[in-house]
Amino acid sequence: MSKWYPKNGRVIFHVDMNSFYASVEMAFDPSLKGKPLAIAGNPEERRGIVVTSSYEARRYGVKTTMLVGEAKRLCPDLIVMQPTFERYRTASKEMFKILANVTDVVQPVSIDEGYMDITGCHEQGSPPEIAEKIQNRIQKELDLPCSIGIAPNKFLAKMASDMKKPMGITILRKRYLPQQLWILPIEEMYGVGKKTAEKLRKINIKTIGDLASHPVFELKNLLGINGERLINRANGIDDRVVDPDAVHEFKRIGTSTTLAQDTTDDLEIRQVFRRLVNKVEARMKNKSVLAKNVQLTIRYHDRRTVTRSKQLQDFIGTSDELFQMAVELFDKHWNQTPVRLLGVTAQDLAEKSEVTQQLDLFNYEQYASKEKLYKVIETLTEKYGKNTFRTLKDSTDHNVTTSFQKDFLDDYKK
DNA sequence: TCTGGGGTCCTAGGACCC
DNA sequence: TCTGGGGTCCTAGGACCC
Repeated sequence: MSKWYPKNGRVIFHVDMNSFYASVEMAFDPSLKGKPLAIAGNPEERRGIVVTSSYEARRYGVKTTMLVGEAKRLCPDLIVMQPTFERYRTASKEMFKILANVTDVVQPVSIDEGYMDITGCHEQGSPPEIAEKIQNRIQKELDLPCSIGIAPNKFLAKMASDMKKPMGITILRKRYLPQQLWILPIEEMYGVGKKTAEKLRKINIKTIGDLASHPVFELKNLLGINGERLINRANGIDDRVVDPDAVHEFKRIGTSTTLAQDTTDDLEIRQVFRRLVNKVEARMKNKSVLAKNVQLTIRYHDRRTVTRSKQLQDFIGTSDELFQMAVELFDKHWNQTPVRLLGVTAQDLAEKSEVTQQLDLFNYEQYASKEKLYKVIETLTEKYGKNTFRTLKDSTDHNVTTSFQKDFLDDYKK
Protein backbone atom coordinates (compact mmCIF):
# COMPACT_ATOMS: atom_id res chain seq x y z
CA MET A 1 0.00 0.00 0.00
CA SER A 2 2.90 2.33 0.79
CA LYS A 3 3.86 2.68 -2.88
CA TRP A 4 0.67 4.72 -3.33
CA TYR A 5 1.66 7.36 -0.84
CA PRO A 6 4.91 9.03 -1.91
CA LYS A 7 7.26 10.30 0.77
CA ASN A 8 7.50 13.80 -0.62
CA GLY A 9 4.38 14.42 -2.55
CA ARG A 10 0.68 14.63 -2.33
CA VAL A 11 -2.26 12.59 -3.49
CA ILE A 12 -4.98 14.84 -4.85
CA PHE A 13 -8.47 13.89 -6.02
CA HIS A 14 -10.63 15.89 -8.36
CA VAL A 15 -14.24 14.77 -8.08
CA ASP A 16 -16.41 15.85 -10.96
CA MET A 17 -20.13 15.12 -11.16
CA ASN A 18 -21.23 13.92 -14.60
CA SER A 19 -23.84 16.11 -16.36
CA PHE A 20 -24.86 17.18 -12.90
CA TYR A 21 -28.18 19.01 -13.41
CA ALA A 22 -29.51 16.37 -15.78
CA SER A 23 -28.39 13.57 -13.46
CA VAL A 24 -30.07 15.18 -10.46
CA GLU A 25 -33.33 15.45 -12.40
CA MET A 26 -33.05 11.78 -13.34
CA ALA A 27 -32.45 10.78 -9.74
CA PHE A 28 -35.48 12.84 -8.77
CA ASP A 29 -37.68 11.37 -11.50
CA PRO A 30 -36.28 7.98 -12.57
CA SER A 31 -38.68 7.82 -15.51
CA LEU A 32 -36.31 10.28 -17.20
CA LYS A 33 -33.44 7.81 -17.08
CA GLY A 34 -32.10 6.68 -20.42
CA LYS A 35 -33.82 9.55 -22.23
CA PRO A 36 -32.28 12.53 -23.98
CA LEU A 37 -32.69 15.36 -21.48
CA ALA A 38 -31.57 18.97 -21.56
CA ILE A 39 -31.70 21.54 -18.79
CA ALA A 40 -32.26 24.97 -20.30
CA GLY A 41 -33.75 28.37 -19.62
CA ASN A 42 -37.02 29.60 -21.02
CA PRO A 43 -36.67 30.53 -24.73
CA GLU A 44 -39.57 32.95 -24.45
CA GLU A 45 -37.60 35.00 -21.97
CA ARG A 46 -34.54 34.79 -24.21
CA ARG A 47 -32.85 32.44 -21.80
CA GLY A 48 -33.16 29.49 -24.09
CA ILE A 49 -29.73 27.95 -23.99
CA VAL A 50 -28.78 24.45 -22.91
CA VAL A 51 -26.99 24.45 -19.56
CA THR A 52 -26.50 20.71 -19.23
CA SER A 53 -27.62 17.69 -21.18
CA SER A 54 -27.72 13.95 -20.51
CA TYR A 55 -25.31 11.64 -22.31
CA GLU A 56 -28.23 10.35 -24.38
CA ALA A 57 -28.81 13.90 -25.66
CA ARG A 58 -25.11 14.47 -26.26
CA ARG A 59 -25.09 11.54 -28.64
CA TYR A 60 -27.28 13.65 -30.92
CA GLY A 61 -24.83 16.52 -30.76
CA VAL A 62 -26.63 18.52 -28.08
CA LYS A 63 -24.09 20.73 -26.33
CA THR A 64 -23.90 23.26 -23.53
CA THR A 65 -24.75 26.88 -24.58
CA MET A 66 -26.62 25.62 -27.63
CA LEU A 67 -29.99 27.26 -28.28
CA VAL A 68 -32.95 25.07 -27.35
CA GLY A 69 -34.30 25.40 -30.89
CA GLU A 70 -31.16 24.01 -32.39
CA ALA A 71 -30.90 21.25 -29.80
CA LYS A 72 -34.46 20.15 -30.63
CA ARG A 73 -33.66 20.16 -34.30
CA LEU A 74 -30.75 17.81 -33.67
CA CYS A 75 -32.74 15.67 -31.28
CA PRO A 76 -36.51 15.88 -31.86
CA ASP A 77 -37.32 13.70 -28.82
CA LEU A 78 -35.31 15.91 -26.51
CA ILE A 79 -36.96 16.53 -23.16
CA VAL A 80 -36.28 20.11 -22.07
CA MET A 81 -36.61 21.08 -18.41
CA GLN A 82 -35.99 24.36 -16.67
CA PRO A 83 -33.39 24.24 -13.90
CA THR A 84 -34.48 23.68 -10.31
CA PHE A 85 -31.52 25.05 -8.40
CA GLU A 86 -32.81 24.09 -4.98
CA ARG A 87 -32.58 20.44 -5.99
CA TYR A 88 -29.03 20.89 -7.26
CA ARG A 89 -27.92 22.66 -4.11
CA THR A 90 -29.34 19.91 -1.93
CA ALA A 91 -27.69 17.18 -4.00
CA SER A 92 -24.42 19.11 -3.94
CA LYS A 93 -24.46 19.37 -0.15
CA GLU A 94 -25.03 15.63 0.17
CA MET A 95 -22.22 14.92 -2.26
CA PHE A 96 -19.75 17.06 -0.31
CA LYS A 97 -20.83 15.35 2.91
CA ILE A 98 -19.66 12.07 1.43
CA LEU A 99 -16.30 13.63 0.53
CA ALA A 100 -15.96 15.15 4.00
CA ASN A 101 -16.38 11.67 5.37
CA VAL A 102 -12.98 10.76 3.91
CA THR A 103 -11.04 13.91 4.83
CA ASP A 104 -11.47 17.48 6.04
CA VAL A 105 -9.20 18.69 3.27
CA VAL A 106 -11.96 19.21 0.71
CA GLN A 107 -12.19 22.30 -1.46
CA PRO A 108 -15.44 22.79 -3.36
CA VAL A 109 -14.83 24.73 -6.56
CA SER A 110 -18.35 24.79 -7.91
CA ILE A 111 -21.70 23.20 -7.24
CA ASP A 112 -20.63 19.94 -8.87
CA GLU A 113 -16.88 19.54 -8.41
CA GLY A 114 -14.22 19.69 -5.77
CA TYR A 115 -10.67 18.81 -4.83
CA MET A 116 -9.54 16.57 -1.97
CA ASP A 117 -6.09 16.06 -0.50
CA ILE A 118 -5.99 12.46 0.71
CA THR A 119 -2.23 12.38 1.37
CA GLY A 120 -2.89 11.59 5.02
CA CYS A 121 -5.52 8.89 4.47
CA HIS A 122 -3.35 5.76 4.56
CA GLU A 123 -5.59 3.75 6.86
CA GLN A 124 -8.54 4.10 4.52
CA GLY A 125 -6.85 2.18 1.72
CA SER A 126 -5.02 2.95 -1.49
CA PRO A 127 -6.11 6.01 -3.48
CA PRO A 128 -7.92 3.95 -6.14
CA GLU A 129 -9.74 2.08 -3.38
CA ILE A 130 -10.77 5.31 -1.71
CA ALA A 131 -11.88 6.76 -5.04
CA GLU A 132 -13.95 3.71 -5.77
CA LYS A 133 -15.58 3.90 -2.36
CA ILE A 134 -16.49 7.54 -2.89
CA GLN A 135 -17.84 6.89 -6.35
CA ASN A 136 -19.93 3.96 -5.13
CA ARG A 137 -21.38 5.87 -2.22
CA ILE A 138 -22.36 8.82 -4.41
CA GLN A 139 -23.93 6.38 -6.87
CA LYS A 140 -25.76 4.26 -4.29
CA GLU A 141 -26.87 6.95 -1.87
CA LEU A 142 -27.60 9.82 -4.25
CA ASP A 143 -28.12 7.93 -7.50
CA LEU A 144 -25.60 10.26 -9.17
CA PRO A 145 -22.61 9.44 -11.38
CA CYS A 146 -19.22 11.07 -10.98
CA SER A 147 -15.68 10.84 -12.34
CA ILE A 148 -12.59 11.04 -10.16
CA GLY A 149 -9.08 12.05 -11.14
CA ILE A 150 -6.12 10.94 -8.99
CA ALA A 151 -2.82 12.81 -9.35
CA PRO A 152 0.02 14.51 -7.45
CA ASN A 153 -1.53 17.99 -7.85
CA LYS A 154 -4.70 19.89 -8.66
CA PHE A 155 -4.07 20.53 -12.31
CA LEU A 156 -3.28 16.90 -13.14
CA ALA A 157 -6.19 15.67 -11.02
CA LYS A 158 -8.50 18.00 -12.91
CA MET A 159 -7.21 16.81 -16.27
CA ALA A 160 -7.49 13.21 -15.08
CA SER A 161 -11.13 13.45 -14.00
CA ASP A 162 -11.93 14.63 -17.51
CA MET A 163 -10.37 11.60 -19.18
CA LYS A 164 -13.00 8.99 -18.37
CA LYS A 165 -16.66 9.96 -18.27
CA PRO A 166 -19.11 9.02 -16.96
CA MET A 167 -18.18 7.06 -13.82
CA GLY A 168 -14.46 7.01 -14.52
CA ILE A 169 -11.50 6.78 -12.17
CA THR A 170 -8.25 7.92 -13.77
CA ILE A 171 -4.79 7.93 -12.29
CA LEU A 172 -2.42 10.44 -13.86
CA ARG A 173 1.20 9.86 -12.94
CA LYS A 174 4.01 12.25 -13.66
CA ARG A 175 6.11 9.65 -15.37
CA TYR A 176 3.32 8.92 -17.82
CA LEU A 177 2.68 12.52 -18.81
CA PRO A 178 4.03 11.96 -22.36
CA GLN A 179 1.54 9.17 -23.03
CA GLN A 180 -1.41 10.47 -21.01
CA LEU A 181 -1.28 14.25 -21.18
CA TRP A 182 1.08 15.50 -23.84
CA ILE A 183 -0.79 13.83 -26.65
CA LEU A 184 -3.91 15.91 -26.01
CA PRO A 185 -4.74 18.87 -28.29
CA ILE A 186 -3.95 22.21 -26.68
CA GLU A 187 -7.65 23.14 -26.63
CA GLU A 188 -8.30 20.45 -24.03
CA MET A 189 -5.95 21.91 -21.48
CA TYR A 190 -7.62 23.44 -18.45
CA GLY A 191 -6.88 27.18 -18.51
CA VAL A 192 -6.59 27.36 -22.30
CA GLY A 193 -9.69 28.85 -23.86
CA LYS A 194 -10.54 29.86 -27.38
CA LYS A 195 -8.36 32.96 -27.51
CA THR A 196 -5.28 31.43 -25.97
CA ALA A 197 -5.60 28.31 -28.11
CA GLU A 198 -5.68 30.52 -31.20
CA LYS A 199 -2.53 32.37 -30.13
CA LEU A 200 -0.76 29.10 -29.36
CA ARG A 201 -1.77 27.50 -32.66
CA LYS A 202 -0.24 30.47 -34.44
CA ILE A 203 3.19 29.69 -33.01
CA ASN A 204 2.77 26.03 -33.84
CA ILE A 205 1.82 24.78 -30.40
CA LYS A 206 -0.81 22.16 -31.17
CA THR A 207 -0.62 19.75 -28.24
CA ILE A 208 -0.01 20.01 -24.51
CA GLY A 209 3.34 18.35 -25.22
CA ASP A 210 4.29 21.14 -27.64
CA LEU A 211 3.52 23.60 -24.88
CA ALA A 212 5.52 21.67 -22.27
CA SER A 213 8.74 21.90 -24.28
CA HIS A 214 8.35 25.52 -25.42
CA PRO A 215 10.82 28.20 -24.24
CA VAL A 216 9.35 30.07 -21.27
CA PHE A 217 10.45 33.57 -22.29
CA GLU A 218 8.62 33.35 -25.59
CA LEU A 219 5.35 32.42 -23.94
CA LYS A 220 5.79 35.07 -21.29
CA ASN A 221 5.92 37.64 -24.07
CA LEU A 222 2.81 36.20 -25.68
CA LEU A 223 0.63 35.56 -22.62
CA GLY A 224 2.23 37.32 -19.67
CA ILE A 225 2.48 35.51 -16.37
CA ASN A 226 -0.12 33.05 -17.59
CA GLY A 227 2.34 31.76 -20.20
CA GLU A 228 4.77 30.64 -17.54
CA ARG A 229 2.01 29.08 -15.52
CA LEU A 230 0.67 27.11 -18.46
CA ILE A 231 4.11 25.73 -19.28
CA ASN A 232 4.56 24.64 -15.68
CA ARG A 233 1.20 22.94 -15.64
CA ALA A 234 1.92 21.20 -18.93
CA ASN A 235 5.02 19.81 -17.23
CA GLY A 236 2.95 18.61 -14.32
CA ILE A 237 4.04 21.37 -11.94
CA ASP A 238 1.32 22.90 -9.77
CA ASP A 239 1.88 23.80 -6.12
CA ARG A 240 -1.59 25.10 -5.32
CA VAL A 241 -2.85 23.58 -2.09
CA VAL A 242 -6.29 22.16 -1.50
CA ASP A 243 -7.77 24.91 0.65
CA PRO A 244 -10.98 24.07 2.52
CA ASP A 245 -11.37 27.72 3.59
CA ALA A 246 -11.37 29.08 0.06
CA VAL A 247 -15.18 28.73 -0.12
CA HIS A 248 -15.55 31.35 2.56
CA GLU A 249 -13.23 33.81 0.87
CA PHE A 250 -15.55 34.86 -1.93
CA LYS A 251 -14.80 38.25 -3.40
CA ARG A 252 -18.01 39.40 -5.01
CA ILE A 253 -21.73 38.77 -5.01
CA GLY A 254 -23.55 39.72 -8.15
CA THR A 255 -26.69 39.06 -10.10
CA SER A 256 -27.78 39.94 -13.60
CA THR A 257 -30.73 39.36 -15.85
CA THR A 258 -31.42 39.39 -19.55
CA LEU A 259 -34.63 41.32 -20.13
CA ALA A 260 -37.47 39.63 -21.99
CA GLN A 261 -37.21 42.53 -24.43
CA ASP A 262 -34.67 45.27 -24.92
CA THR A 263 -35.88 48.46 -23.29
CA THR A 264 -35.21 52.16 -22.86
CA ASP A 265 -38.01 52.57 -20.31
CA ASP A 266 -36.59 54.24 -17.22
CA LEU A 267 -39.36 53.00 -14.97
CA GLU A 268 -38.96 49.42 -16.09
CA ILE A 269 -35.21 49.64 -15.66
CA ARG A 270 -35.62 50.89 -12.12
CA GLN A 271 -37.95 48.01 -11.37
CA VAL A 272 -35.35 45.59 -12.65
CA PHE A 273 -32.73 47.19 -10.41
CA ARG A 274 -35.08 46.76 -7.46
CA ARG A 275 -35.33 43.04 -8.11
CA LEU A 276 -31.58 42.71 -8.60
CA VAL A 277 -30.53 44.58 -5.47
CA ASN A 278 -33.03 42.64 -3.36
CA LYS A 279 -31.37 39.45 -4.50
CA VAL A 280 -27.88 40.78 -3.81
CA GLU A 281 -28.92 42.07 -0.40
CA ALA A 282 -30.39 38.70 0.56
CA ARG A 283 -27.22 36.87 -0.40
CA MET A 284 -25.01 39.41 1.37
CA LYS A 285 -27.08 39.06 4.55
CA ASN A 286 -26.87 35.33 4.25
CA LYS A 287 -23.08 35.53 4.23
CA SER A 288 -22.90 38.41 6.75
CA VAL A 289 -20.82 40.65 4.51
CA LEU A 290 -20.78 44.32 3.54
CA ALA A 291 -19.46 45.86 0.33
CA LYS A 292 -17.20 48.82 -0.40
CA ASN A 293 -17.63 48.77 -4.13
CA VAL A 294 -20.64 48.42 -6.38
CA GLN A 295 -20.47 47.46 -10.03
CA LEU A 296 -23.13 48.01 -12.66
CA THR A 297 -23.27 45.91 -15.82
CA ILE A 298 -25.14 47.02 -18.93
CA ARG A 299 -25.41 44.86 -22.00
CA TYR A 300 -26.75 46.74 -24.98
CA HIS A 301 -28.88 45.65 -27.90
CA ASP A 302 -25.76 44.64 -29.87
CA ARG A 303 -24.45 42.58 -26.90
CA ARG A 304 -21.71 45.08 -26.24
CA THR A 305 -21.20 44.96 -22.50
CA VAL A 306 -19.93 47.74 -20.28
CA THR A 307 -19.19 47.69 -16.57
CA ARG A 308 -19.00 50.74 -14.35
CA SER A 309 -18.04 50.60 -10.71
CA LYS A 310 -17.59 52.91 -7.81
CA GLN A 311 -15.46 52.66 -4.71
CA LEU A 312 -17.35 53.87 -1.65
CA GLN A 313 -16.42 55.83 1.44
CA ASP A 314 -18.14 53.38 3.75
CA PHE A 315 -19.33 49.80 3.66
CA ILE A 316 -22.91 49.22 2.60
CA GLY A 317 -25.27 46.29 2.69
CA THR A 318 -28.93 47.25 2.37
CA SER A 319 -30.94 47.00 -0.83
CA ASP A 320 -31.72 50.73 -0.65
CA GLU A 321 -28.04 51.61 -0.60
CA LEU A 322 -27.31 49.19 -3.42
CA PHE A 323 -30.25 50.54 -5.40
CA GLN A 324 -29.05 54.11 -5.01
CA MET A 325 -25.58 53.19 -6.24
CA ALA A 326 -26.87 51.15 -9.17
CA VAL A 327 -29.19 53.90 -10.34
CA GLU A 328 -26.53 56.57 -9.87
CA LEU A 329 -24.08 54.61 -12.01
CA PHE A 330 -26.75 53.84 -14.57
CA ASP A 331 -27.93 57.44 -14.92
CA LYS A 332 -24.34 58.58 -15.27
CA HIS A 333 -23.20 56.07 -17.86
CA TRP A 334 -26.20 54.81 -19.82
CA ASN A 335 -25.98 55.88 -23.48
CA GLN A 336 -29.77 55.95 -23.90
CA THR A 337 -29.82 53.06 -26.38
CA PRO A 338 -31.88 49.88 -25.77
CA VAL A 339 -30.70 47.72 -22.89
CA ARG A 340 -30.59 43.93 -23.10
CA LEU A 341 -29.15 42.94 -19.75
CA LEU A 342 -28.65 44.59 -16.40
CA GLY A 343 -26.48 43.44 -13.53
CA VAL A 344 -25.51 44.61 -10.04
CA THR A 345 -22.48 43.28 -8.21
CA ALA A 346 -21.31 43.97 -4.68
CA GLN A 347 -17.52 43.70 -4.49
CA ASP A 348 -14.66 44.51 -2.15
CA LEU A 349 -16.47 42.53 0.49
CA ALA A 350 -15.68 42.27 4.18
CA GLU A 351 -17.15 40.41 7.10
CA LYS A 352 -19.71 42.48 8.93
CA SER A 353 -18.03 41.77 12.27
CA GLU A 354 -14.61 42.94 11.06
CA VAL A 355 -16.03 46.10 9.56
CA THR A 356 -17.74 47.13 12.74
CA GLN A 357 -14.58 46.43 14.69
CA GLN A 358 -12.65 48.73 12.40
CA LEU A 359 -15.21 51.47 12.50
CA ASP A 360 -15.02 51.21 16.26
CA LEU A 361 -11.49 52.58 16.17
CA PHE A 362 -12.85 55.86 15.00
CA ASN A 363 -15.66 55.98 17.46
CA TYR A 364 -14.69 58.94 19.57
CA GLU A 365 -16.94 57.84 22.41
CA GLN A 366 -14.62 55.07 23.44
CA TYR A 367 -11.69 57.39 24.15
CA ALA A 368 -11.26 59.14 27.44
CA SER A 369 -11.01 62.52 25.76
CA LYS A 370 -10.69 64.13 22.39
CA GLU A 371 -7.02 64.74 23.13
CA LYS A 372 -6.43 61.05 23.65
CA LEU A 373 -7.97 60.29 20.29
CA TYR A 374 -5.75 62.92 18.66
CA LYS A 375 -2.77 61.38 20.38
CA VAL A 376 -3.72 58.00 18.98
CA ILE A 377 -3.94 59.43 15.49
CA GLU A 378 -0.65 61.25 15.88
CA THR A 379 1.20 58.17 17.08
CA LEU A 380 -0.36 56.19 14.32
CA THR A 381 0.70 58.73 11.72
CA GLU A 382 4.27 58.68 12.99
CA LYS A 383 4.43 54.96 12.82
CA TYR A 384 2.66 54.24 9.55
CA GLY A 385 2.92 57.51 7.59
CA LYS A 386 0.66 60.32 6.56
CA ASN A 387 -1.95 58.27 4.89
CA THR A 388 -2.56 56.00 7.79
CA PHE A 389 -5.77 57.54 8.90
CA ARG A 390 -7.26 57.10 5.50
CA THR A 391 -5.57 53.79 4.90
CA LEU A 392 -6.73 52.37 8.16
CA LYS A 393 -10.26 53.54 7.68
CA ASP A 394 -10.30 52.06 4.21
CA SER A 395 -8.37 48.99 5.08
CA THR A 396 -9.82 45.56 5.15
CA ASP A 397 -6.43 44.40 6.34
CA HIS A 398 -7.09 43.09 9.74
CA ASN A 399 -3.41 42.91 10.65
CA VAL A 400 -2.97 46.65 10.59
CA THR A 401 -6.00 47.06 12.76
CA THR A 402 -4.98 44.47 15.29
CA SER A 403 -1.39 45.60 15.59
CA PHE A 404 -2.61 49.14 15.99
CA GLN A 405 -4.99 48.08 18.69
CA LYS A 406 -2.41 46.08 20.50
CA ASP A 407 0.23 48.78 20.38
CA PHE A 408 -1.74 51.86 21.20
CA LEU A 409 -5.39 51.54 21.69
CA ASP A 410 -5.45 49.81 25.01
CA ASP A 411 -3.39 52.60 26.57
CA TYR A 412 -5.83 55.23 25.50
CA LYS A 413 -9.16 53.60 26.07
CA LYS A 414 -11.26 54.57 29.00
C1' DT B 1 -33.53 33.66 -35.52
C1' DC B 2 -27.63 33.78 -32.55
C1' DT B 3 -25.25 33.07 -27.68
C1' DG B 4 -27.53 32.67 -19.55
C1' DG B 5 -25.76 33.60 -15.10
C1' DG B 6 -22.46 32.86 -11.51
C1' DG B 7 -17.76 33.55 -10.54
C1' DT B 8 -12.01 34.14 -10.54
C1' DC B 9 -7.75 36.16 -11.93
C1' DC B 10 -4.94 39.29 -14.73
C1' DT B 11 -3.70 43.60 -17.23
C1' DA B 12 -3.15 48.31 -18.13
C1' DG B 13 -3.53 53.22 -17.67
C1' DG B 14 -4.12 57.29 -14.83
C1' DA B 15 -3.96 59.61 -10.29
C1' DC B 16 -1.36 60.37 -6.52
C1' DC B 17 2.38 59.92 -3.11
C1' DC B 18 7.25 59.67 -1.66
C1' DT C 1 12.55 74.25 -16.49
C1' DC C 2 12.77 69.51 -16.80
C1' DT C 3 12.19 65.15 -14.88
C1' DG C 4 13.41 59.33 -12.27
C1' DG C 5 11.57 55.37 -10.19
C1' DG C 6 8.83 52.83 -6.95
C1' DG C 7 4.51 51.98 -4.87
C1' DT C 8 -0.69 51.90 -4.13
C1' DC C 9 -5.38 52.73 -5.40
C1' DC C 10 -9.05 53.01 -8.69
C1' DT C 11 -11.35 51.85 -12.93
C1' DA C 12 -12.44 49.15 -17.08
C1' DG C 13 -12.00 45.32 -19.75
C1' DG C 14 -10.55 40.60 -21.16
C1' DA C 15 -9.93 35.60 -20.70
C1' DC C 16 -11.41 31.67 -18.60
C1' DC C 17 -14.27 28.26 -15.94
C1' DC C 18 -18.72 25.75 -14.64
